[in-house]
Amino acid sequence: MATIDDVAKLAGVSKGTVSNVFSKKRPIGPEATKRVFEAARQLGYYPNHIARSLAIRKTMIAGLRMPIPKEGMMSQFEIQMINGVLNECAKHGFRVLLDTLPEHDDPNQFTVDPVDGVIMLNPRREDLRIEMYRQIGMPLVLVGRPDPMDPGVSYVDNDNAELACEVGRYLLSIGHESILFLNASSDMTVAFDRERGLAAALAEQGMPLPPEQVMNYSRELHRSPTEYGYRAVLETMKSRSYTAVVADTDRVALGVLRAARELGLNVPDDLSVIALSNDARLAQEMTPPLTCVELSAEMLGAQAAQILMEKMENADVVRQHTVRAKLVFRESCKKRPR
Amino acid sequence: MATIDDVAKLAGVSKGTVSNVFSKKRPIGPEATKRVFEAARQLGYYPNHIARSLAIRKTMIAGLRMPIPKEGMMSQFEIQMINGVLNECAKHGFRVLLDTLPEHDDPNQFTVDPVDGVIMLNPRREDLRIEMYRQIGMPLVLVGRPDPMDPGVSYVDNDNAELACEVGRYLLSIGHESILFLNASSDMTVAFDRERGLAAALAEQGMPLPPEQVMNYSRELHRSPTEYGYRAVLETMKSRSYTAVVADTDRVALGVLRAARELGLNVPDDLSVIALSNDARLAQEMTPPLTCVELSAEMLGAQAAQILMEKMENADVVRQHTVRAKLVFRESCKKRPR
DNA sequence: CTGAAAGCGCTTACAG
DNA sequence: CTGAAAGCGCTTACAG
Repeated sequence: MATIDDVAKLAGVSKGTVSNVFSKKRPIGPEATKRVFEAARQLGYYPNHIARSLAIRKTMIAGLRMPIPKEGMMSQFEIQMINGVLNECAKHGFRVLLDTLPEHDDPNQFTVDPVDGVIMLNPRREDLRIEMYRQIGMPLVLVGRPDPMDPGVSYVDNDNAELACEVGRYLLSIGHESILFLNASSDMTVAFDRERGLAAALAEQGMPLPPEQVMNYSRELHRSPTEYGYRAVLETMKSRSYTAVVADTDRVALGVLRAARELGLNVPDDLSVIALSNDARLAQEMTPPLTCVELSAEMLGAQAAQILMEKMENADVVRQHTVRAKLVFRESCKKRPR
Repeated sequence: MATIDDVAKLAGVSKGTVSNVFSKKRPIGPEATKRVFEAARQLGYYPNHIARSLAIRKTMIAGLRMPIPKEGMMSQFEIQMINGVLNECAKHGFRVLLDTLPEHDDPNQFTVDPVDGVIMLNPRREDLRIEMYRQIGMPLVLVGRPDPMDPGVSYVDNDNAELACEVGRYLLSIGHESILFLNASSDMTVAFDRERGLAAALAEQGMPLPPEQVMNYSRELHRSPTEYGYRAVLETMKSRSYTAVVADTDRVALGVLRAARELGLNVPDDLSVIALSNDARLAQEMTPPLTCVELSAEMLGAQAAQILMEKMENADVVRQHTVRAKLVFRESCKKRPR
């Protein structure tokens, strides 16, 4: 691979001159410019982005850390999210380094990536990575709020407590009082917020949300989100009978629907089901079409990217945006006769 | 930002030692190791990926060059494609640099990206970039065949001529002889191959494919693929009447359907429509559900990534894979009464 | 097991 | 307008 040295030699100029011909950072005479381009053409020389990045400490690349399912497709949420990030970054001339590798927060494994800033999905509780990015001065924007809250870190998020609360109110308003909540994994801050929100809705009616009405997904226990929904309903419905279930995602709801069928329960007549995410495709294809919550993933992604661009200009800015979620009524929930 | 020098100084060792503690390339005594980790922790030091890449000439990143629509969502094809690439790369510990920036083939703009190899979508005719990658010795795999064909470049692709031929045969078999083909942009090799394929099917029955029956998408002329399908049908149906239209994509077909409605044409009774791509969501939601061709984008992406991994091991390997496309029958095509 | 030094391929004050 | 040289933060023979 030809380097800047080879070109300089062949063109009879210094490396500095070659550098400036390509970067146009300072003017180079037409004679020299021509000789440089000609030499570069002859040698098949193209500037090395890595060497350049090391020297100028800038890559024009944004990092996107987001685990995706090993097998099977990304969810609609993930896709929309990526789309939002990609579009916003492209507008600013940025490319995106997609890091879907399993997360490690072993500090001795952490490395300073070839990016000018990073967007990180689903921070965990006490996520060590946040502190590491701070230490190296890497601009960071979370999708999902930090936990514990930190006035110094930027993020965009739905108001998960509020969203779950609305769902709770809705279910209560149509007569459901015994609700099973198939929540996300307990180490996710969304799980915590949503449980709190649902509890709040019940509290408004003077009702508790007992622990046995809330389950958490667990990668060890459940083979897949769908399996989680399926097993959870099958098992809990033995001992106790609920009239409504709030599923973490459409996929979980898919399992719930299957279990209901096996138990001879009609949805929505015997059981109302609602999901806290909206995979338009999945939700519409289900029988019945699933009532759920639109999280506006594309907006989340776009806003995260936009904030990141701001932070790269000025490291001091901190933005904490909330994107409003809204209920999408389809046919899986129904008023319960008293 | 703390560097390896700072750590070395604080730990009282040489940079080489620090380097080896982190990379484990050669054994370092337990004493020194402890001091190094402790110093690193104190300083908030994390190895710099860029500097490392420059030194070892390896990034563990794969480049994916793929233009995506500025506004609006990626198509199902693009999403599946990315998903395939991402999963396969992750398996090998690679991350992916998504380059969706507009393509330039000005050689003076080209740069050697921080990647160990690249997957490039939709190569153009005489695509200069192919030659540039060759010159710098960067492993390259195309999605879509090179044009002109080149026994030295690796690619995965559908057999577009074959696929269009099958579509042609199918349409002929159900009685359609006057077919309008809304092809892709004429500078894409797929457009060429597909036109050839459709012509071949007609030729089998001794029929020609006259130029006026084939149109090409053009970014300048058409505001969007859907608009393209809409205008094309509206305009051509004035002078000549076809009984079937082959649309480049589901989106184009969407426009065709709209135009047909406005012209008072019933699909499929008066007009059969088929698309050369399968966005499951779109296609199923259309009225009527669209008959189309499944290109297996995820497989294309996964295979491209796999071949790239091979090439990075051994630069000499060349693979040219064909992924079989297949017809998906829905309800937009119908036998034409003679 | 460890260190000193050259090297990866660029950029950029500094001097002319 | 151009060059010589130090520097970006790592790695890796070479020598001990």
